[in-house]
Amino acid sequence: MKPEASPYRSSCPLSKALDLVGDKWSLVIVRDMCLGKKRYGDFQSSPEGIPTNILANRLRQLEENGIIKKQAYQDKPVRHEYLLTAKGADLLPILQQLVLWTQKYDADCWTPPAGFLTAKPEDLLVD
Amino acid sequence: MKPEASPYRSSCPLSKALDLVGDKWSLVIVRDMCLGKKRYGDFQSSPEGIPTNILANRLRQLEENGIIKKQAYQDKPVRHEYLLTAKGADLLPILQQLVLWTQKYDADCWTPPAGFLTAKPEDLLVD
DNA sequence: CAATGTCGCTTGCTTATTGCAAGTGACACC
DNA sequence: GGTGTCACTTGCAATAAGCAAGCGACATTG
Repeated sequence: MKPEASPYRSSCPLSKALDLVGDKWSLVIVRDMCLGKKRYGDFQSSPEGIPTNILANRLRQLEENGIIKKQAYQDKPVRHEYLLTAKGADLLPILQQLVLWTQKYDADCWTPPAGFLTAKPEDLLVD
Repeated sequence: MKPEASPYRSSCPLSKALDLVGDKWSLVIVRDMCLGKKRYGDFQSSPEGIPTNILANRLRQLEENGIIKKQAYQDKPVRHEYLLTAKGADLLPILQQLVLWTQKYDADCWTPPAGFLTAKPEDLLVD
């Protein structure tokens, strides 16, 4: 058998991270989840206006990569909510650094909700 | 006159950061520059194997966004090297967090060069 | 109880971006 | 003059993004 081709460009920890969340939408979804959003419609209504097919695709990928988990919150019809795993919650420091960076170099941006910059990953877990 | 359409999806500091560096290659180039690489060929020879047209494109974008600057290091023929600006150097904490995140959840990745995780943005500036 | 509405997607199609390979211009070297 | 290097550019096929419309499972309304 031939060895399965790695989906990663290299084993550099930076490039591996970017292979998982290095696109324009994944971290926007994670941001929303850090802010307490859970449902498909919540993510759709964010100001960036993510296209619905891309949202569905990213939720699938994030779940495959262990960053979020999907669980039913009702039957009939079955509906799901999306929650951060520990791995997903640990993306928070990255989001915080990205926010700090933009704030330093671009005055024309919103101030994040109170507590966002001081929150810790464990605060995001429901347990 | 109609107001110029913003290139940003929103004024959220996170999404604005991703509008600039939210792709699979930009931060790989910044990583290389943090490691002392300066020239076109240096970036091409990184293990991820960036396609040459994308490299040229990203260097142009990074320069337009004030993250790197291009300066000649010789005439005849004119050749340039690429250096981080203060804004680019300040991406270092983001890279470090991305590295820490991968290291925490993926044992199968390289260890960054000594000092990478403890470096500070100001260490990267030549002046 | 048919009609309308909501939620969470999927499908089809167009456009934009990526990736690969080959080519080019300005030189240096032999 | 021929070959090589460096830093790109160009052409083209493959992949991904973005837009609009559709759809299935119900709840609600008249």
